[in-house]
Amino acid sequence: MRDKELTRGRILDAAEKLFAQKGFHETAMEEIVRAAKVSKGGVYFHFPSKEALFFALLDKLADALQQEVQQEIARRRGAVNKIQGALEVVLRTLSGKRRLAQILLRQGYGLGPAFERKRLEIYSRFAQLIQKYLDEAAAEGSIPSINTEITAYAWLGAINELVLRWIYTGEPDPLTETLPALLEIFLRGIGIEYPHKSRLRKEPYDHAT
Amino acid sequence: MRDKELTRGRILDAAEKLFAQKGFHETAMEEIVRAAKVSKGGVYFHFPSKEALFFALLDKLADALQQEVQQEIARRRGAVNKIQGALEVVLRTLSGKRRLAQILLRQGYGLGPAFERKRLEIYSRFAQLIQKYLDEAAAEGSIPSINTEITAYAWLGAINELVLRWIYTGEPDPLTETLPALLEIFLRGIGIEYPHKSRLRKEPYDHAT
Amino acid sequence: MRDKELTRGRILDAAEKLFAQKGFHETAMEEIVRAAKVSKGGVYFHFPSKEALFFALLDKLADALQQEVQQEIARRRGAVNKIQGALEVVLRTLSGKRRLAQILLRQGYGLGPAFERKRLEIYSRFAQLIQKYLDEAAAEGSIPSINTEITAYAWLGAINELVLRWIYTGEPDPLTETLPALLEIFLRGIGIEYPHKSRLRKEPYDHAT
Amino acid sequence: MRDKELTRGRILDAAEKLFAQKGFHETAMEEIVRAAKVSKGGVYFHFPSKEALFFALLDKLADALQQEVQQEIARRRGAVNKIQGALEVVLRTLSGKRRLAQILLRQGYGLGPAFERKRLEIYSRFAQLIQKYLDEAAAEGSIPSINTEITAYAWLGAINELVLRWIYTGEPDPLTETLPALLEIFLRGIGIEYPHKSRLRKEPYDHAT
DNA sequence: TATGAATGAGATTTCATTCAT
DNA sequence: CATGAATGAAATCTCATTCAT
Repeated sequence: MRDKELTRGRILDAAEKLFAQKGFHETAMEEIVRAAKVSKGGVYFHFPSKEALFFALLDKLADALQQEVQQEIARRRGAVNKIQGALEVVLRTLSGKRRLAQILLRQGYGLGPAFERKRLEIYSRFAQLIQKYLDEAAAEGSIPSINTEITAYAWLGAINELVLRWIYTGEPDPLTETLPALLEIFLRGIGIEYPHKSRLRKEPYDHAT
Repeated sequence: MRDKELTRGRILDAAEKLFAQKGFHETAMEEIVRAAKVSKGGVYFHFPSKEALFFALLDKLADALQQEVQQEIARRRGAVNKIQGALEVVLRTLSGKRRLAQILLRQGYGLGPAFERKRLEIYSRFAQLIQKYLDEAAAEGSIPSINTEITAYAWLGAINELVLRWIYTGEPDPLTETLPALLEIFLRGIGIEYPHKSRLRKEPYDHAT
Repeated sequence: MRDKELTRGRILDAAEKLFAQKGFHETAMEEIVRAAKVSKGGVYFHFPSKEALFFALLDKLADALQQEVQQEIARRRGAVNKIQGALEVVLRTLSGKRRLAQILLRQGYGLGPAFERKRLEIYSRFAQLIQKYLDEAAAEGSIPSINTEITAYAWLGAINELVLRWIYTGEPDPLTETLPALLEIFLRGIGIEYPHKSRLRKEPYDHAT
Repeated sequence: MRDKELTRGRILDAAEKLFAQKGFHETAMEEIVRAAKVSKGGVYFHFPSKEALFFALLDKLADALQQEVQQEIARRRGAVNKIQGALEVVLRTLSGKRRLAQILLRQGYGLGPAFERKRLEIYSRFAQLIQKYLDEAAAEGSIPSINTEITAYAWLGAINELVLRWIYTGEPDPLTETLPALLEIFLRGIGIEYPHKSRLRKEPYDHAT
């Protein structure tokens, strides 16, 4: 039982590294087997197929990111503040774990219907997270009434693109440098003037109403 | 000499259809050969490899879209107006040519480093187009001074994600329905109230009313 | 684990037969696969490429011949006697194993640089064997001091050509009929009268009698 | 007519260069076409197939070599002297025209029955040349009665092997350094003591009988 | 004569998956 | 649970040759 989990972990680690480096199709099971120091049969004992292994990895990584984001959100008060925190966490985490970014953002596009469903599912999770807080903010009156679904996906896409760019070009370095500009666009986009240097408030904004 | 250009065109057409339908790896050269009614050698005479064929196709489609966008931009006056026109054209065109969208946006992500470089290159072209007009608008004073590069990529990413979503889920139908919401976010994000001048919220979010 | 060595052997056997019959390029991997009753992947599991398979076969055959020659040499006493034994064994063995001859002598000439390097390597092994005994004989004083390296290669070439001729024309039948004439030329070439001690011509050709 | 010959010559030259460098199978018609600055159809107008082109080249080169050898032979008097001259010419010529050597000696082994027939034919021509003078010498009594056919092929093979070795290893440099040792073995092999430094005679040996 | 686009059979190689041990 | 030899379908690519222009 213990060993089983260890082997499984080694396989996932090897797969993470290789898929991130070379993509799904360019990575052969043989390589994962070698890197994980497991036998072919071993991998197939833990994962019924290469695709299943990939999906398991995707889930694992998405879960980890989502959990970090939710923890940060829980720590903050006020919808907009939560949004800002979430964005910070996402960029900081992806910035620190390039491989995570590579797999979560790059993979699963042109790989066939099953992959696309998976990607859709994962992105939906995050989009709904965003949308939920946008809806809350709208309900509070903190922001004007907007199409929060489209906004959520637009934000996701914007982050995606900028992180992707960072992965390839290494710019900006560090990735978190995009944070102020991105926040500015995002928040102003939903009708909130982004606080400038001088007046960054630590306190949540939603208390006194 | 049979008609070289004609054959080349037939191959590109077949490739466009098949790559859009099934993706790069899922499409066998054999199928393209069959669909284009060319011999295998014929395809390899025109394109040295499957990858090269794919890239040529990508370029062709990107060129076509870019040209349409630029024509629209040329027709309009004023930076903001041009931006609006460009966005309209992109959404309208992708909406009408689902295959174009599928190939330009979906393919070339998880297909390995070479593909990603290509995608990056193409997206850069569009990003620079956007950035140029944003910079002009900023110079005109139509918009506040912002990080136009990040904004350009953010917009591109947002469009990408929404079109992708439309490709998968078919929503919203038609795709152009996203236009008002997207424009609103985009323009407001750069400090332009859209579309109603009256509702501009000047106050920051922390007004404590 | 099925029996690895057994499969490898079957592949080498099939390859030997086919390469000997039809040559390297004329033999398709498909045919070897069929003849060896192995799957295509099976062959590639054991040999990374067709070329590698061919080289492995060459080594195997050369090793076998070299071993036979060395055993015969070990059995005999006296440098000249050893040389005679070696020549006999080579001709007798090649005569009996036409396939061995075909592969060892015929293949690997016009097949490109890599093949020729391999052939050179194998021939060097045999040349060194010959040279070693020639040097010994010279040290013993059994033969005059000559360029033993050139002699060794000359002998190898002579044998090569005669065996090649035999392979093509079937003459002389049996191949071993060349033995006396060849020995005569070889030994006389290094100053040893063969086989009749009486007829040694000491005088140079310019005696002017 | 004039142009025809010119084109044909350009093709043969290009083929000579490429076949010598890379071998028959590794050289594509495409490359010859490029190197000769002719069209594909042009090559096929002059030579019905790749094989035919190769054979034509072989013949051309063999003829040239044979002619040089025969001229030298005609210049000399006395069978043994002629032999020495022939050997000198062959080594000198091949030494100067490495490509000629590469094609004439290396090619046409493992390339299938048709190629082997051709090689056999060419080698026969030279073997018969040698044999003829050996027979004459034997008839004259200059050499003991030996198997002149086997001797001729043995010599051919010896030369072949040494030139081949020179082609790959570059040793000995120049190739003609092998001449004395080779002559010594050859002549002694047929019962003629090879003249040492001191008493090299310029005059033919056969006058005074 | 010459051109070069097109042919198409066929070659080598890959690789996810299976299964006897 | 694990191993790794073996499978075999399928993929990409090559290249001598042809033939409409």
